[in-house]
Amino acid sequence: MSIPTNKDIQKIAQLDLFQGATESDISSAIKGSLIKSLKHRQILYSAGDRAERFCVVVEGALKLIKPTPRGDDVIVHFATPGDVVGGLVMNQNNPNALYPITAKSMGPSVVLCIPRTTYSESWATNSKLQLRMQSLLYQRMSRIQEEKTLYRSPLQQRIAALLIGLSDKETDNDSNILSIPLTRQEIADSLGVAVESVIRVMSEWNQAGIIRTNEKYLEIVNIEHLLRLQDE
Amino acid sequence: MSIPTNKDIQKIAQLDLFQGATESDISSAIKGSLIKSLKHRQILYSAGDRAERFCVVVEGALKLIKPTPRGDDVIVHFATPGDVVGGLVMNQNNPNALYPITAKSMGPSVVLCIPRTTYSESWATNSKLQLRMQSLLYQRMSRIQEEKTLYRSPLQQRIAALLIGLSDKETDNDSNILSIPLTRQEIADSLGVAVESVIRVMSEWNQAGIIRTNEKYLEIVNIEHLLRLQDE
DNA sequence: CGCTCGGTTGATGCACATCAAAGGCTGTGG
DNA sequence: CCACAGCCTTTGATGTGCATCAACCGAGCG
Repeated sequence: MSIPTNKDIQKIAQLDLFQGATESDISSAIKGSLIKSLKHRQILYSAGDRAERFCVVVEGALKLIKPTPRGDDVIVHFATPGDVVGGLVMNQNNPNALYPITAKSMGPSVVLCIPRTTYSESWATNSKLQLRMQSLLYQRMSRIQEEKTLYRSPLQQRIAALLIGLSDKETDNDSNILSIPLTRQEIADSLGVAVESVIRVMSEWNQAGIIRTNEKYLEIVNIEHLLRLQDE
Repeated sequence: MSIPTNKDIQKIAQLDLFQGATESDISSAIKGSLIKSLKHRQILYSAGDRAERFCVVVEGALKLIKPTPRGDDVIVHFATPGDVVGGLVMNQNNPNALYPITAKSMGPSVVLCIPRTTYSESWATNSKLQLRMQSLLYQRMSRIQEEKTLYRSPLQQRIAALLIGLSDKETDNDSNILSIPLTRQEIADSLGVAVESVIRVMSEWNQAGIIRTNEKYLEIVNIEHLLRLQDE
């Protein structure tokens, strides 16, 4: 936890979230907020914690997870730079509201933590920010719905759709390397299936040269093949 | 399509959505809007239509559906009185934005259709309305996530959770009769499973006296049993 | 009075879960 | 610096929950 440096603020100002905002807009929007660096697998907040702040992802990636009755988790969303996490719960007027889900870092990440009071003072009344937030929500909602549509489809199709959806937004350049260090376990948790099933599909793709995975990266070599799989 | 009568407006003012709003708030929020009565299975708007208006459900119920690659639909949400449909897409600045999903009436319904221009004039700047909208969104999001959590659970558990979730909000009085005329097909579409599977589960419940269904209603007789099923 | 819609039942098969066992890699602490 | 633990991946054997297909019935409706 540290006070944002000028360099931090520069980086923050470049996020989509704040495009078109003036300097003073930004400084009031992030009033009282702190920069937090997270290690791999570190938890930002847990389901059930008091929701006293919300966060903007600056670097890296987080997964929003929800524990199931049985031990395994379900991944509800992958948050990448510019995403807001814990923002919806700020709208509940109740200051004792609890986070409904857990946010966990995937690889090293940096987030900006903004106190709830700043939310009600600056965000709730700034219609431009509200608009951006809703736009993020819209995307998130669309993706979940999209995923629900594929529920009955064969697993290959669902994995293909997930990878394509992520590569649309989350590739660094145009090389189709996912900027998220995505494990097969995480794909499984995101789709709600068993790890082994995911592995069986992806190993095949790996051998066929459709994707390429090492410890850190997941590269989509032949995206046409996945696209064909996706909509058939 | 007709201009709202005083009686309509009274009914509208009583929806949760407008609680705490003054009369003038309401009249500017529904400026230029029209009342539309829908018959059973009538479509309010289809995915791909130009989103020129959004709607508030006044009476009855709608299902928001998304067609899948194969013929069958997926139900994304059940909208009941007070719910806003087509609202998220209003935030996209693009006036040519298209509805991403289809809204279809379940039984006879009444909705209030509000033009997009009124949205940008009154809703986007009224933080109280924004708050209510976000609260609706929050609920919708929570439910979808909740459902995703149960993905790997046995079908009985998932149906139980769905019925309980609906009965929480949508029962007329405390008699646990769902106010939505819910068919087994719709339950199946909502959970993304086959009709026959739903029927096999519910027929059993019917015979065991846990639920009671006739053509129009679905009554939960023994809710404890469903609750027990849900969280085991 | 045929037609569509909702519900039901049974037979069969498959896609995926589950269980088990093992190897590589990373970080950590003695 | 080595040992150990935890995480990620892999592969195979076995089982099962649910999909699929097919056929049928009753009720409402134009």
